[in-house]
Amino acid sequence: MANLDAAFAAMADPTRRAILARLALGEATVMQLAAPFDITQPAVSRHLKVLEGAGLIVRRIEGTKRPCRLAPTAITEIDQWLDMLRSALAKNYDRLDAVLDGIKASDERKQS
Amino acid sequence: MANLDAAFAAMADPTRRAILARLALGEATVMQLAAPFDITQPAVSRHLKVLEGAGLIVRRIEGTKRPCRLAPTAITEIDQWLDMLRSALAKNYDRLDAVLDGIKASDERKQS
DNA sequence: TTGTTATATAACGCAAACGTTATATAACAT
DNA sequence: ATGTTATATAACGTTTGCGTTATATAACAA
Repeated sequence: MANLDAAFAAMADPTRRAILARLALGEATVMQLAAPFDITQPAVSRHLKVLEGAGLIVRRIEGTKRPCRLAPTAITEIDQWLDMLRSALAKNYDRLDAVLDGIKASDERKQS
Repeated sequence: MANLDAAFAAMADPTRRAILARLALGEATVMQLAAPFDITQPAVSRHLKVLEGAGLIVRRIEGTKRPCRLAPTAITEIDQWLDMLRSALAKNYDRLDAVLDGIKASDERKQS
């Protein structure tokens, strides 16, 4: 899963996460995305390239503007990966529950 | 959310994801984790440090061994963040559905 | 005690990431 | 045509990340 490398790496940067958060509100152009940040336009352009490369956003061409929006596919892939960890953790919790149930049961035996 | 930086960055490395996958099967020592990989033990130790720093794993001390396992809270923070994107994308799909419904409705009107 | 096993840390090199400034391109307005 | 706006790309420096080897620590076994 080579693309998970790109997807997670893309999300690791706080500026890029902020860009994604902004795009969660709806489509935006490069300039609109750049405005809140204290970095230059080329820097934002490169962040967008990274996000696009990771499959997290898509862009269309509209005259001289390149409006961006969230792409669904990358997050799906991330979710699939995380599902493995989720189920493993759930299993551990189940085991812990079983242990606690055992303790509880033995306590009850002592009580009675 | 400074820790999201660490969490996503930790997951961005394929070796570290493989380690997490291995730990999903259950606790393992450093040597056990290192075995499948073609990298040295110090390299694995540092990957583990990164994973621990990101809150993705925990370690206990058992004699000279340091068995690792998945941290229970690990992915909750990540999930919370992703929820924002998920809901944004869901909203977009809803909008798309609405558009398609509109087209369908207008088609039906034409048909009749 | 002495050697071995399990792990961590230090020191170093190289490649990748992120920022900057300067410049290119291409659409739009005049 | 000419200037302006929106964006991309190139070139460069600095920081960070991942690997290595060499060495430290600390438990265990003899």
